[in-house]
Amino acid sequence: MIITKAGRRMFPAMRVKISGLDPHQQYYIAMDIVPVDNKRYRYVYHSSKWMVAGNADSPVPPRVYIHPDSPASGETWMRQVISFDKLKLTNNELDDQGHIILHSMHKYQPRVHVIRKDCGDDLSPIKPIPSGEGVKAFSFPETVFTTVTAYQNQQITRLKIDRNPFAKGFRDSGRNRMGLEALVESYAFWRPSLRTLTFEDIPGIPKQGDFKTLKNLHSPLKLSNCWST
Amino acid sequence: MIITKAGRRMFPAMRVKISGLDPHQQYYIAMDIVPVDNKRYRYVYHSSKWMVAGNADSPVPPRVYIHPDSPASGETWMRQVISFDKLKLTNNELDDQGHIILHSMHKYQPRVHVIRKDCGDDLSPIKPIPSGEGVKAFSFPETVFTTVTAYQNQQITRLKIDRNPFAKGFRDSGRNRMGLEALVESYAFWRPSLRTLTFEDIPGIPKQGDFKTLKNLHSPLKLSNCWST
DNA sequence: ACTTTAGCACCTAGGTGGCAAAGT
DNA sequence: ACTTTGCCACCTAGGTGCTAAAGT
Repeated sequence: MIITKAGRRMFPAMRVKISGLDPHQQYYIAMDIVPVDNKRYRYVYHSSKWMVAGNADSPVPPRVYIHPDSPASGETWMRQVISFDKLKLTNNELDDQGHIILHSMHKYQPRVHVIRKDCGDDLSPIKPIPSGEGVKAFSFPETVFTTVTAYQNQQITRLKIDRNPFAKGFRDSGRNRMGLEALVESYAFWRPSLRTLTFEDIPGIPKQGDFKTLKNLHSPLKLSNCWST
Repeated sequence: MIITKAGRRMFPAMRVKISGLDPHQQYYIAMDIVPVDNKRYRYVYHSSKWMVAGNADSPVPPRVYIHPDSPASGETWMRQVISFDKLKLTNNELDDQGHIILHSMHKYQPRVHVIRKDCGDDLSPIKPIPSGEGVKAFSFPETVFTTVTAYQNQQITRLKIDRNPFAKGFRDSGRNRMGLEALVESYAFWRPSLRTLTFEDIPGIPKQGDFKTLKNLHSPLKLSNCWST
């Protein structure tokens, strides 16, 4: 994921569906993001792999994203897909916007927390999530990601551009078109169709680096991750 | 105020500051809009006045705008200016977006409600606001307005365009400029400066019809209206 | 004759990756 | 040598009054 000083959304956003709550009980739902290991990484271009590049940087202030619909009844939470699309990541350790602070070039995993109202009334974006009975945490292995300040890998860039509506300007039908490749493609029938293969390869690339898969997970637990499209 | 089928914001938005709450008590804050009288109005162009045009239309479903920061502690409410700028008005009696339903060509007045949490837990956009101890209502005479589907009065239109950032495209420096008046104004020094007086008159026009004044009211009560600019 | 609607051009507000420059 | 920053064009999303046409 890209992180910036001003704060950047995750894409795709974490989306989750809950069942098994008490419909009449009030709950907070929150997300935090924890390190996967104690390492710092670098991307090795020639092998297209993330490699360990030393130990993790010193810890950053822990932050919590409280879902903006909180608090709400179990009934309300269960009726909707719960989206974390407004959550923002930053690399600014002095951030005062309540964004989640992460180190660049580290591996992280988001966690979803379901917190019974009476256990969460002192919940705060800048305090760690309480633990104990009445608080449950969920995470999904396929949502592990690596933080960057600029994409390391053209395949990831391509996925972002193809899927994120806000990046439509960079799609092939956008302005890159009529830049260079567009001309090549427009006149492709004039030449051996070799170059286009480069693009047709992309759907099958091994997933790496940034987010790992886009497929649904139907969890046997109470939460299911709606990571899709 | 303009009302439409899809819903239209009020402009300027109602803004309010509260004091005297219990800092540690939780409150909801809500707004509803009630008829000023039982009449329907029409605008008489030659006299520049709203005149009674019969009795009010039959009542519409009552709606409540619950301030999106609700519920929050007294401390939180008192620390900020509370703005109702996301509230929307509609003339669609079958509205299912939770907007406030009003009749066109009627006079209305917004009311602000401060509701102690334990009295407001069954608050709903489509239910009337509960009454009793723990619920207080405030309203400000200068915020009475008349609903329309199209402005009746060039002075009101002008105020809206001048003050609302979203209407910048209609300002004199916008595209009307270079239309007609702009040319006149550009060459004003070529002619007797008679026409410009028409514009200089505007700041002093008697307020009428739509919203009545823009000045601050510093209420002796616990709420003060921040209607300004 | 008066009121309402639907589509429009023109804005605000803010989310994208690209890219050259700066930082380390 | 590698990483980060700041600014940019290009988008999405949605709030304005205008206008011609439709409704009543």
